[in-house]
Amino acid sequence: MRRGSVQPLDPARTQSLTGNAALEAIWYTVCAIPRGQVSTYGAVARAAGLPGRARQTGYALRVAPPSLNLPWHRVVGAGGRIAFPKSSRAHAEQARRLRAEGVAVRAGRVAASAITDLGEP
DNA sequence: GCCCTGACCGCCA
DNA sequence: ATGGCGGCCAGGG
Repeated sequence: MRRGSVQPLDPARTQSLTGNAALEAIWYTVCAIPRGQVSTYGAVARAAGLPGRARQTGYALRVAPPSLNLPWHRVVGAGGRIAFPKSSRAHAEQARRLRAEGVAVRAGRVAASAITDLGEP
């Protein structure tokens, strides 16, 4: 297993999930992003042991069971840019949630200082 | 198996 | 700052 420092999700929750290790690793990593901080798709993928698979992070969040209550809003694109279209509902929602945690969002992007470094393997 | 799509990314004009 | 392009890779038809 070359999953780096990432551990599987709580057994109690993984039972009824997809059984896809990659997705679970990503979900777990996203859960680890501290409140008030954000990370990027690429960084999450790396931390989850999937270097170069930023898109996989997007997919993982997309198909994540709502029951997991993942802090998906803490994941932004490279450079702190919100990935959703400027006018989309999701974009507004993410900005709202971030601001609710004290993260400044300007012109669809968060300050670089708000981006955390999820420890790279 | 082939083709298209996409909550991405970095590079370059 | 802005837009285009190729590279990347997993899903779905």
